[in-house]
Amino acid sequence: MTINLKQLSKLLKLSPTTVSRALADYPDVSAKTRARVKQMAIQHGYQPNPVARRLQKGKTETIGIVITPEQNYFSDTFFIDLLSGISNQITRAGYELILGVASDEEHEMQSMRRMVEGKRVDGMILTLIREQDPRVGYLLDRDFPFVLYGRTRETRPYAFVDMDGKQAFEKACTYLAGLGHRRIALLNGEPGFMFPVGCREGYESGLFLSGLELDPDLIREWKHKDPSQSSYRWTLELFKNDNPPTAILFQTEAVNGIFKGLDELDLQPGKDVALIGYDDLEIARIHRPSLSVLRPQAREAGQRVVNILMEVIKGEDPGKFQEIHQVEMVIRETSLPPS
Amino acid sequence: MTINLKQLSKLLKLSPTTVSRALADYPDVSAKTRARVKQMAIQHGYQPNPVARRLQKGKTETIGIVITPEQNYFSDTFFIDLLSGISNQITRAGYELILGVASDEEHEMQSMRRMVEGKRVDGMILTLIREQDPRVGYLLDRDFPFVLYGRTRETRPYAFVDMDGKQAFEKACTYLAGLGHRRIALLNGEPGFMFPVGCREGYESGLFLSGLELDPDLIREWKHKDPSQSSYRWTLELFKNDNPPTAILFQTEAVNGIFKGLDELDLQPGKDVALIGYDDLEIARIHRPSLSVLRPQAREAGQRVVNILMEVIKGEDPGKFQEIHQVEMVIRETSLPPS
DNA sequence: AACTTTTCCCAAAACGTTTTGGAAAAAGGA
DNA sequence: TCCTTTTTCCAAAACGTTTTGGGAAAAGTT
Repeated sequence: MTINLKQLSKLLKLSPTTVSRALADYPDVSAKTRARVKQMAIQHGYQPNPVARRLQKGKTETIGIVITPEQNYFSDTFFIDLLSGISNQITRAGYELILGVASDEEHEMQSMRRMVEGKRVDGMILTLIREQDPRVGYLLDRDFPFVLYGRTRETRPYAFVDMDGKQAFEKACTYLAGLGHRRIALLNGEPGFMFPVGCREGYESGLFLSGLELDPDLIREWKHKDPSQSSYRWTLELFKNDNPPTAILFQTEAVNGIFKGLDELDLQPGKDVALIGYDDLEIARIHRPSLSVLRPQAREAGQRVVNILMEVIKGEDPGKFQEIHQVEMVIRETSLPPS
Repeated sequence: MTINLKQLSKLLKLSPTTVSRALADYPDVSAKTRARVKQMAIQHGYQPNPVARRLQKGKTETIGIVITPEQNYFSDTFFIDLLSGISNQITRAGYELILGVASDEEHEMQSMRRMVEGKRVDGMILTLIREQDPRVGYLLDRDFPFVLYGRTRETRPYAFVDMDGKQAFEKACTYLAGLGHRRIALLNGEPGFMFPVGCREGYESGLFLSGLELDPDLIREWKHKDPSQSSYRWTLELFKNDNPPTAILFQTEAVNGIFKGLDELDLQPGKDVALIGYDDLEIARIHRPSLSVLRPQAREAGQRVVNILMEVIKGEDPGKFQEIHQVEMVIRETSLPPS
């Protein structure tokens, strides 16, 4: 069915060497034969066997990623967008993306070790990074190429692409304060992970810049396991406060519970309480009133992660690649001044 | 860092042949040397280079899958559970799972062709099957091993694992009828895909078995693009009917819109209207009242898909592997008799 | 003791590429 | 014309396995 290099070279009455070099655009093959070779290659649908090429080149041309269902990653389009950017860029480079699905932290590590120690990949992509993340130390220890989507607490230099959650929440906070809001609540991401740290910093910084006091009663960390219920309950509790908030910042994933809670309290989202979510999920656009959000560019970030990983694999210093991406704010219908 | 076969064999003062065969448990190496070889291999953490093995064996030891974000696949745990079953079983077989992410049908095909024609995989797994699915014809035409999760309209024999949506909806329908419901509505999956066909059949069959009339006004096909809104609107419309339903069957993904609609109509889910969803998503368990559901076993199905694919790759007749899995019904709080 | 069978091991080939290190032919320079 | 440089090609090696096809030594058989 499919032709290989030797057969193709026989057809052309050339050596396999020359054919291989012609296809790879080496200068030591004449323009004429190069053209002839390429034409014949296309005609017979020749594609070099990737396995053979990998063996010779000493590379797997493969990137690994491990995902965990527990982390409820797939709640909406955000992660699939990231994955889409990663996958497309990897394909463009002629590489492969291999996927591990781990049920918990232990299997996550195990799956990664199999890829790394089993020489199955040239580099790893890590997502949903924890504050203390053993994966990073593991990879640094054996000097294995990797790029984080996110950051962690680690002193040695490593490559990462992260969203500027701090700047995003600061922006949202000062925006709301600018509209006249004085009581702004925060429902933050799950503790243990790194990204809520930046959100919190941005929130505090935003309050400070706007001359507002920080009230611990208005802050809650969200336990991911039980999304709608806990954000729902928290919303109800929030308004038992003597001095309730007029605005809420939160992870968009929690939106259902918040809407439900507000509904129960007979508060109109947008009108009685301003809302800004982090992540532009589908529901944010669809809901009436539509939800104002902070929108990280997942696909672009995924592409950057891959491009950087390719550089690191080539031997570039990972410390050179530390990118923090801006997050844009999308004002829709839920970010009005207080009534 | 890592040792290879030649080095290991030198250490053992044996030929590479013998070491290789010892590790593969060939009978023509004595028990004593086999033990010695294995011990040394473990001691030095030897693992055969998978790329070299693949070249020699003429297999990629790799399975491909292509997912598409448009299809909103990742709305909850169902697909990730399926993927988890697939991934774990593939790992157990020592194989790799490579992932393509395609933005639409065209790229989906393109991504698959790259895997197949580029000799990057030994077999393909297909999910979210359409009624007319060009991928199936493509793979059948070139006799390439594959397994469907789902079914399609195709006369040639092929391997598949599918959920018995028909039986599931029939069961749900007769159950509701047994409780005394006489007006049962159906919000079915997106047209064009194969799985809603079975759901519809089961629904109709369930009505028939219970001696109920089919009323087209109670049936709607759900456009996936705009989930909460359209199911919300449909719910409102449904109860404008002179003779409104007392029960609804639907895809659990649409639950938010339905709850919202019922809430607006001052109808209590479970009490005033019985509800049974297809797929046991997290929200079904968490919601109060908790949602009765039909629960397909995604992880088990994923494992079966892989096991079958391995057989097909070995050369077994795909037509032998056509599995339809039962779907269990989980009765929670939303399936009471009519009030 | 001589022959046969079994046990245990190995050298060489093969998988399909790319890279290395020339070498022959053509072109340029004196 | 003779020497040097450039152009164009290729044979052989290499990547790290597994498989093939023996072959020598040990164990059985007569």
